[in-house]
Amino acid sequence: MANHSFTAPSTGAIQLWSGTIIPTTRDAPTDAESPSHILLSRSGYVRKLGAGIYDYLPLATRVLRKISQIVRQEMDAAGSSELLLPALLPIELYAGTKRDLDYGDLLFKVTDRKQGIYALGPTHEEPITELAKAAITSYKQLPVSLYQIQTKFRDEARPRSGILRGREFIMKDAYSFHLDIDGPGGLNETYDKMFAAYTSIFNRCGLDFTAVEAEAGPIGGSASHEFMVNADSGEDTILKCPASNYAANVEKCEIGPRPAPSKGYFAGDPSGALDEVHTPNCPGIEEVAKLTKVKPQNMLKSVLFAVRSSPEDLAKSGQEYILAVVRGDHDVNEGKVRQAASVKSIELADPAKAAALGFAIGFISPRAAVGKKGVLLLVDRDAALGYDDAANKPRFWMTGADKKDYHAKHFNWQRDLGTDPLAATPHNPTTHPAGNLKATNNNLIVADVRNALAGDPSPRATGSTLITGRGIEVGHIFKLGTKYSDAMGMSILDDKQTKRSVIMGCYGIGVSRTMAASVEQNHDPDGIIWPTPIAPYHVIITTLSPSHMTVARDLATQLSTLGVDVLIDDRDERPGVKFKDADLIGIPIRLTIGDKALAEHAVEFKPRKSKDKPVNVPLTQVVARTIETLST
RNA sequence: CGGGGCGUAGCGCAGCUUGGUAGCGCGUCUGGUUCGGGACCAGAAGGUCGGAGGUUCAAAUCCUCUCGCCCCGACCA
Repeated sequence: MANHSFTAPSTGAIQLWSGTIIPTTRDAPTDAESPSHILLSRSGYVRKLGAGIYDYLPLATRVLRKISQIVRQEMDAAGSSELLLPALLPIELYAGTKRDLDYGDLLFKVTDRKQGIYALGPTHEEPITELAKAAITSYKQLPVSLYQIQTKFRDEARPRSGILRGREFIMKDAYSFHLDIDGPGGLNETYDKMFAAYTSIFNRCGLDFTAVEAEAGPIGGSASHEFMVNADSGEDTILKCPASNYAANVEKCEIGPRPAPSKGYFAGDPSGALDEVHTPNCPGIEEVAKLTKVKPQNMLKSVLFAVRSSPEDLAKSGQEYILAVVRGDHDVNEGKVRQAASVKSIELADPAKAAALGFAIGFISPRAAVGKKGVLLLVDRDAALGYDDAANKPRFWMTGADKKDYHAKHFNWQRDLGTDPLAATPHNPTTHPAGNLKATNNNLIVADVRNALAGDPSPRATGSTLITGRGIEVGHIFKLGTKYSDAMGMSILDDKQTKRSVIMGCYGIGVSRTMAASVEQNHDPDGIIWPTPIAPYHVIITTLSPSHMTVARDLATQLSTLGVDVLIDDRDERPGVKFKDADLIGIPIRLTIGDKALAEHAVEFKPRKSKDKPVNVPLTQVVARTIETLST
């Protein structure tokens, strides 16, 4: 009889192992390196079909469905409605945004029989905007938020780490449309709701994660957050302040106020005469360090960027190149360079063009910027020193000699940079240690332009220092602004009958990546350990003899009625094989039915994550015990 | 795209240097003995050696081209 009640209790699944395919293996394919790839392959969840292309077998499909259901519930609760857009997109759709070019080879393209070119959607800003243009005709319909869960395609240069970075993957993407940024119905309101929804999604998935600030969008402020599953094997480095809630990725992480040098920036006597050293074939800091035995922290790293700007911008700023200088053991942060220089877009300078201007790439010193029009010298605080306060003596620097295959020792900012542009620099800027220092002729700026490191001062809590961790990005929320609506002509009349560009936000979750990230975070040498909410089954009943099937079925039925998903290992295998496989596939609770326990009218009870020996639980209590354990 | 490496049975690998009728372990199938942490014995099935061309009496092996795959880097939500 069909149950027409809207409140029908959900019934758990009962699956016989013998009735599905769970091809576990002792050895993982040679390709597999990361824990998630090895374990998901060995335990029969996924199988590789091509580079970055995977079959999702029944167990994986159940996990993906569970993650998707949690995502759906939270997205729905946040007021977003689900739709489904095509994955196959006519290339003409990108005419307005030029993203087919920006994406470049990352965009999968296919040709139809009429030689028409199509893209396989990597994300769906264009089609959703196209749809919204047609469907949203009045400001009274705003705000609105839409999402879908769908297979996405990216022609990755190098797919890797199994499911973590495939060419085909499952993603939830959501888009919101607004008339305003602030206030009721504004972008910020939805963004905050999405932040809360994401927090609750990953909490409900049972994952340990960190929400980090990411590269700011066109609107500025903290316009973007990434949700990172904490895992040592993660590809991304994140920085956290233990004293405040601040967390950010390397690209974004600010550095708190660093103590200003006692004598002022650049000030200090030379540590010796400027000596040239022959350093053949040593363009990099490490090679030079090896050859000369000078530590990287005593070197200056000079990186030349070309400013990508329109002719109008160029006329205004006059900047064509930026020479960024950081300590040899530090890394230049492009975003910070852009920000400090107040330019929108930069790229590493073309070596040939740079050489024509007199920059010997690999052997550049700050002196190379002196006297050159249109070149901004941008020096990191830790590099702009003339005196070593800790050692109480002049600061020793090694730098390039501005000619191929030579470096120079005893570089001194005041002596060797000359009066231009240094003379125009305030020498005692200690009053604003966090602000940027700008030379009056605009040719030199001292600022924070390097990547943050563990141990750097926190930007949010005085006295606290940053710590680092590794993470896997599983979610990203972003304030898009009017980028797509402008490019595709989506505007709308407001209540004052003024034409307004629609403001958008976009919000993504890597569903298949979340599955893999969970394995990266939760496994042991025996196999996967699923968090209960996303486990393919909650309970595995391991029978040690065919005669135990009656008890197994009875238990499974009781559990199923209470909403528990049960897998019964009914195979005619030796116990050892069954135990190994149960551990491998990572079901949260194993109930073993064997003669020993059965003699006491009991079954063995063992949570997967527990290191303890299994305990006997009476048949009459085991259901309650299971529910209790699953609920905590 | 640069550098390195690998394609031999479902999975893991040997054989290639020095050409001569393709092998091992795991898994699978049959029979038997076993049965609480990946059992044992006996037997069996399963491979156009990634593909194409070339050299040779003879090619998994040597040569050329090609396709696929992995790792490091560049790039990347």
